Amino acid sequence: MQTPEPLGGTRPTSRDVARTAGVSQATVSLVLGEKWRGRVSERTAETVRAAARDLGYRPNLAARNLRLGRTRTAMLVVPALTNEFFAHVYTGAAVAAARHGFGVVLYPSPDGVGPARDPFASAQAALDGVIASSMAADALKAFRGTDLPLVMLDSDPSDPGASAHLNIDVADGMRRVTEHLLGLGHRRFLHLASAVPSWTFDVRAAALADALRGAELRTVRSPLNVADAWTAAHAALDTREPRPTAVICDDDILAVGVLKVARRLGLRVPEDLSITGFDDLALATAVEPELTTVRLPAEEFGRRGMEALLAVLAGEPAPPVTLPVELVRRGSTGPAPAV
Amino acid sequence: MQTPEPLGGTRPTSRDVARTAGVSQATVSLVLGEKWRGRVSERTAETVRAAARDLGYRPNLAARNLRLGRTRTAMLVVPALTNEFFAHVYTGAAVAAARHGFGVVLYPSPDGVGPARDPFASAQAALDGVIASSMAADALKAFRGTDLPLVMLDSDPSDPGASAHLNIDVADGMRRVTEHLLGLGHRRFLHLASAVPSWTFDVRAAALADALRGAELRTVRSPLNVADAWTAAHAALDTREPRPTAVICDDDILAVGVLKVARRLGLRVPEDLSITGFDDLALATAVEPELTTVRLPAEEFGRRGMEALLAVLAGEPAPPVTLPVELVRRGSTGPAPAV
DNA sequence: CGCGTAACGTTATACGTAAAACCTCGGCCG
DNA sequence: CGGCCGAGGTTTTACGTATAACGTTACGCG
Repeated sequence: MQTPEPLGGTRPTSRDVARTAGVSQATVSLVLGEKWRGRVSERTAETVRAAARDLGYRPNLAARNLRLGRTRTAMLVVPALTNEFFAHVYTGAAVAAARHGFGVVLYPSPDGVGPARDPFASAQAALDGVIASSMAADALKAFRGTDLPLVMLDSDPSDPGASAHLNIDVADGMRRVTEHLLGLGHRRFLHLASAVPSWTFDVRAAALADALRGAELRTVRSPLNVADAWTAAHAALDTREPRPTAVICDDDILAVGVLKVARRLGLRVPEDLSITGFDDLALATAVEPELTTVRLPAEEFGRRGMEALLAVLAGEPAPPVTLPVELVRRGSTGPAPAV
Repeated sequence: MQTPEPLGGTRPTSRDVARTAGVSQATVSLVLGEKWRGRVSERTAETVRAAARDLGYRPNLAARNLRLGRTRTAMLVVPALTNEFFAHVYTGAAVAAARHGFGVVLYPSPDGVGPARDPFASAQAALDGVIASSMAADALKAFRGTDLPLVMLDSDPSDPGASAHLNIDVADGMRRVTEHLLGLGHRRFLHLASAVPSWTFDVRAAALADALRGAELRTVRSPLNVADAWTAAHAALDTREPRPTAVICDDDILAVGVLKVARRLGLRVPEDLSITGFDDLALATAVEPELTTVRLPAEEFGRRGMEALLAVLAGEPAPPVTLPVELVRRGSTGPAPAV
């Protein structure tokens, strides 16, 4: 009434709130920052809050970030959200972040689509830290030289470049898969491996080779998409040599590719061929038969990654962690055919 | 050598660059802002660039945002990234954004998980605008009262609350589906509709009812996940009354649920039952038979949404747009059984 | 009475950047 | 020869916030 409120496009600032509340800007900051215990009377505080409410005041985040020198924002670097696994990782990270008043931004299109030459230029948000999957190795180079705290997912724990390490026990996953298949009588295996270079896939291959000593094992590499998996699997299975009786895939997506190939070749699953995957995506239960797979705790992965980053930012220690996996037995595996 | 460079955790500022280059801070800003045509000599410019490179200078985004009053950041509000459709929407938006030096942040967990009471508090990045799916209606309320530019996806074009509207021609999709199925001889239909309230689903239902005048149509609503779809479809199909011969689903996820139910009930697809979906997700080609579905241009949806927002921000007009769809015929539809 | 001190605020400052306004010095033209 | 102009910078200011440092009462207490 007496004070002409700022109209139009200009948003009210803390100074505007101060003016209408009849106090200084500092007091507004104190009250709204919940830092006023014993510094401001309850009466004044209420006046300030009312004024802020009336004006529809929203603190300017850019100004706050500048003042505080931190942004409460973390960047998540993953290959692609269209891979359901990473969508879950993101969700876990975002929820954990929100619980602590943090936000999560994604590395701009690390899967090669689009320019994103300078990650800092595209993601305009300044960052407090980074959580990165080792599957996005090229994107990671952008953060070398930065002194940002870096939590590595699925990366060699002995790598000293990271502030913290978080892994999933995929070696154990491979051991359980082989144990399961060996118990069913299988002796000739095909490993359909990911062509994406990453520590986690190296570990899987090594664990598999180790667990399958004495059995027959071939390996084929393929990108993580159905079409390429199809081609790779087709080449490996359509042979006159004694065929593998079980295909172990690094990923459910690959496994579905194999399933389709098997159908095309007239092989029944699991009677003629057993198939296993990794991740336990929605795909795994959509197909028929449903996939036996190693369930990875994707959402927890994201959550713990964020928690590790928060710990680092708080100066607390963040010891390396390895999350357990679970073997989910479904219809795609069965007794080895008696050749 | 003579100037002790700032060491430790402190990042170099434009003033540090100025000092080592022997110029004023303003000059640094001019050169690095590419605004120096005719204002700074090429020799000086090179000196500045060299100094910036040596010091590893990175502009402070928070300061820049504060100064410029904009952040080159948009927020995307969608139900959940774990729905592949929205992962594609995000990708499209992010790529288009990056091309224009923009970043995209996601609304913090609008699917109900986590707190995220105040979207501004969690997403610390200040925003220039919002792109929102009508499927996240509750989250949208947070932006009422804000004068942020708002691009609505899949929302009633007559809604005046938005700065721009972008839709997908799902009515045409429904018409093509029914045309296809009627052509195959089907006369008894079941519509498995989404329980999520959204304009896009209202449009589909209306278009379907309109196209099926004279034929028999039942409707069942279900949340967009496989488990619930399973239950809903089971109840609708396990009946002694004359069974529908075709199930039209609002979504591939629902369609896969129906496919599993059919198998459970001993119905062959498509001999006994035809099934159609919407979206054309990876799921659609993973299952056997592959799904006949209406392909929605998800990535383009995100891209155009971002472009519309950019237009609004530039003060240009952003007329409402409706994107075309495509019917993809696959194995899940076939001639109606002769009852 | 005098002084510490608690209660309640205010004033002043800094964060790092972009850009408007200003300065200086030759050269050129009328 | 005086004034104007443009090239090539510099000085200064503002963005909105958080907080350290600083006042000003009033009151309790030795």
